[in-house]
Amino acid sequence: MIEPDIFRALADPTRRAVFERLAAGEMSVSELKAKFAVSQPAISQHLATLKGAGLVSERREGRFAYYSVTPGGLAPLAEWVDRYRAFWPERIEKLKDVLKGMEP
Amino acid sequence: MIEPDIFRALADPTRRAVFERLAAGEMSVSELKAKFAVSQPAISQHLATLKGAGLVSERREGRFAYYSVTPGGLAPLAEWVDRYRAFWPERIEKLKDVLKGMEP
DNA sequence: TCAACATATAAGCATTGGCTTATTTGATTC
DNA sequence: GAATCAAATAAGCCAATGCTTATATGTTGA
Repeated sequence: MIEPDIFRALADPTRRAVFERLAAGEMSVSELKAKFAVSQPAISQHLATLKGAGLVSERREGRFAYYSVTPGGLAPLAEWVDRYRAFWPERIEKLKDVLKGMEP
Repeated sequence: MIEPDIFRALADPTRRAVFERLAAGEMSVSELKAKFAVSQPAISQHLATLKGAGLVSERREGRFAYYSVTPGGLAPLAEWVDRYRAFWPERIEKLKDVLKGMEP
């Protein structure tokens, strides 16, 4: 079961911020490190955790490691949330509108 | 900002299970305690955390305290997730179907 | 081949967090 | 009004966690 790992992985603010950064586009460890006030090992450790939760993927190129958001990695979390959407019906309407806006 | 609290609150498996139980309906602390293998204080502590994150509400009646899922409490989390839905377009289709099924 | 570089891993430390037992607070009942 | 009960709070313990510095691994280019 991977779901618990997802919650845990996103619970830490720094790690969640790393994920959010990667959502803007693929990035190497050092580029990523430049954006945060923690050491390179700390970044690598966060990336390992996110990767273990299936949230990011690694693409290795020589001595560089490029990380990016794994497509669908958040799906288990989204499904969990959906299970409890019943508890805010008014939101569903809003979401429906958003989706409607996506159609051609 | 309440969002970080939500992630943290749901990260612990026991606490998340408490929330899921409450989703099935309002429950007193002792009823809740009966469902888990932890002490009454542990339950109270989890409830306090969930409440602090805006996920559950308390209704006091005499010496009993009834807890239930706060409507809309998960909305910030849902919104966060929605922000990254772009990363699995195929899921959106599935979700649209679910919502479609909800219409009369 | 060796020096510089990018990243990962190891080890240690301080803090947080979830649990327990003990106690307190407050409401009910005899 | 004393005993009982539901729940909250206090205090302390231990494991987990996020960070650091130091070191290892592997790649590139002079």
